[in-house]
Amino acid sequence: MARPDKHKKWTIVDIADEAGVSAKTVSHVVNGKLGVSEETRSRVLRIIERVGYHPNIGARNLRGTKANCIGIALPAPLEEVPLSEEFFMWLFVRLFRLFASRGEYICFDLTPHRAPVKTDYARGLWEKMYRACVIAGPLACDDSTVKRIHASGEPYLVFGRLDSLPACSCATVDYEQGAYLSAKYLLDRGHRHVAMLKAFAGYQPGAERSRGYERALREAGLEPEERLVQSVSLSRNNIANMVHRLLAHRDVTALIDSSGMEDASALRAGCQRAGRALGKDVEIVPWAYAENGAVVREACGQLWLPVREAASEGLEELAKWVHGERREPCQVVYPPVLRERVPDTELQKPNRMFVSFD
Amino acid sequence: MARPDKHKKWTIVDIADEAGVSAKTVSHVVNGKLGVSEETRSRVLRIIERVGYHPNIGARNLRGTKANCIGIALPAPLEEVPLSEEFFMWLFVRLFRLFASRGEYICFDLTPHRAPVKTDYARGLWEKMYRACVIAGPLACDDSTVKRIHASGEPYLVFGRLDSLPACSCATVDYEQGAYLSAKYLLDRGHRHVAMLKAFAGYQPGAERSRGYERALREAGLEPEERLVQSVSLSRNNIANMVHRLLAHRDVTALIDSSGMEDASALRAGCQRAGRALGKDVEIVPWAYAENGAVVREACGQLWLPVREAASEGLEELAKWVHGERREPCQVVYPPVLRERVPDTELQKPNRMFVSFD
DNA sequence: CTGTTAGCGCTTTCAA
DNA sequence: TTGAAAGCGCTAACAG
Repeated sequence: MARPDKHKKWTIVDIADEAGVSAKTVSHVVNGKLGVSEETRSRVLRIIERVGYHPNIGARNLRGTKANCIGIALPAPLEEVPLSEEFFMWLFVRLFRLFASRGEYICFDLTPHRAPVKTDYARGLWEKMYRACVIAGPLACDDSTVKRIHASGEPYLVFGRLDSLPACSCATVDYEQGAYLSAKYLLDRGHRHVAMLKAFAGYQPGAERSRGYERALREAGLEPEERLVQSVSLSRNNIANMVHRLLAHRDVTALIDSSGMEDASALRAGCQRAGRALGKDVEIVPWAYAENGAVVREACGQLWLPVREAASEGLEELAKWVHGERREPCQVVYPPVLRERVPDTELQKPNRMFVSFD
Repeated sequence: MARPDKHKKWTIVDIADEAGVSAKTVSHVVNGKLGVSEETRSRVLRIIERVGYHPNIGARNLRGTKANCIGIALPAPLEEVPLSEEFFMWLFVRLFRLFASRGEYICFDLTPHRAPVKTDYARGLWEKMYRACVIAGPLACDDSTVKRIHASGEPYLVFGRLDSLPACSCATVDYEQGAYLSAKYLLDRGHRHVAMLKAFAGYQPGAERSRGYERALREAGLEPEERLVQSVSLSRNNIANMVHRLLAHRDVTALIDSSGMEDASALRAGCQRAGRALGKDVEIVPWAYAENGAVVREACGQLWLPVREAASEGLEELAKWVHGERREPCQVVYPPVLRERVPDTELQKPNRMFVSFD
């Protein structure tokens, strides 16, 4: 009688021989399909357990069944868009709940890497490694990969939109609306020169910020000025520098912090260098990724981007798509929420989305 | 001439036909092998790029080449051993450096999940999904999976040891020595009744703690007392409770905190409830995962477990094994370091390994 | 330098 | 309820 054999590689045929049935029967047992007598099933299972048989996943996928692996793609390198540990773990836990508990692998890919053939962040989909793909992070404005994913018909979800692909399966926040609300709020308070710290230049969320900001200004009868919008990277030093530069214009009396950094110290440092007093001669509306995440106490208002909330809903829709309960891309776009001065008692430690380089 | 075709599935044979060469040639081009003329190579690559061809990874693996995927297994469920976000990200970054930059996928699996066939945390190895496997987290004392992994000859690395498998490929810290050093240090300071908060009951690191503690006591001519060792879970409340219970014994004048929680508030709460003053009528040696991670200021000494350091070296060895530069399991065991009262100026924010449930 | 061919282990028709 | 056999896309052995 065969023991758990370290040397023999057991295939489905070996199991079938051992059990005196055909490979098909074993296949059906392994995949929990009907049409096998209870007696045969238990006999086969006993052998499988005894010899420690597992189906070769490559062969299984090859033959046509969908892969059982959910891929996570990072369209922007981590050095450029440093997703925070908190967000990563948050994502992890959700993926585990929705997919891994069904036996699906969760797979990460780093792009780009060296290879004879050029590839992209959806490699796992093209190689039939993934059954579905979550694209975590902002898309570059000129991204073309997501279009090919969309056209492939495979389930996917992007944590962001793309102007050039309106049908994109997405779960995100309306950054344009966020910028619009922030600017309008400050304009309504009487400011005429509202500056903006703008993150994600070259990426879709950056473009959305610009659009929303300009729309609010035009509605107020003002012409957007280039000097009032500063692109920033996700770095404390850079933000302090850019705040300094923006506030060097003495006519600037209000600032939107859409840097995404949620970092009070960098903002304060920049103000101080410019000889300004935050909350006194400069009003500020910072953006936050948690409902009452305390960015700056001196803020006259705060914009909450319910990114996790949108992502959470989007992932659930993706799970339905993957598991056959829906057939179409999903579009989850949450509106941001502007709150006037949050009472100190309600302020919470920010649950950051990104980390700083420095 | 064919365009990037959304409908046609391109196989290696299609590419070969299109290029007027054989499949083998295409295969060699795709895999960067020698023996293809520059002209043929570029012609093939041009077609590949044009139609967006990618090799089917299942078929590739099936044919014998090793999978290009590194698996991360969590032998204990996250709800039981809550690895911290910091450690997770730390691991992530290292895996990316060592593997993903070579084009290897990083794959996570949750265990157990429902399936007709019972499986274990090394499923990805048995299914030939993984090329190698990192086992992140402590092993249960009765773990048998790792033995089968070891016997399979596939590269693997455990962040911990197993008494019953001395040859286990591991990267860890000598917890037994840690407990020994901690207990001896306190005994040498004159204490006769040294209590210990012990984490990971049922897991190898828990067993190691007990052994080291008992060895120190016996060396000092004392018999270990059961009432002086308390198993704790990774929960603040539980730790506070257990400290309270241990210090209720009025003869206990010293405490080893090998809970792994690095949580001063829980320790203080427990002391307070027992009517003791930490650092005055109770001396404490807490365990820390960062060299000068401040666990409790009142500590008379501190034990540093260089877990990340060991893991880092182990992962490098694993990478060598995977990439053919070594053939054997590796055994990286770092000794813990006991430091007497760390000057306040050197104390750092702890870089926690685990998070709390509560 | 290149072509032909035999499987890898599985699922899935088509038959019984 | 079960078996036999085809074939998924690829790589490697063998041939030229």
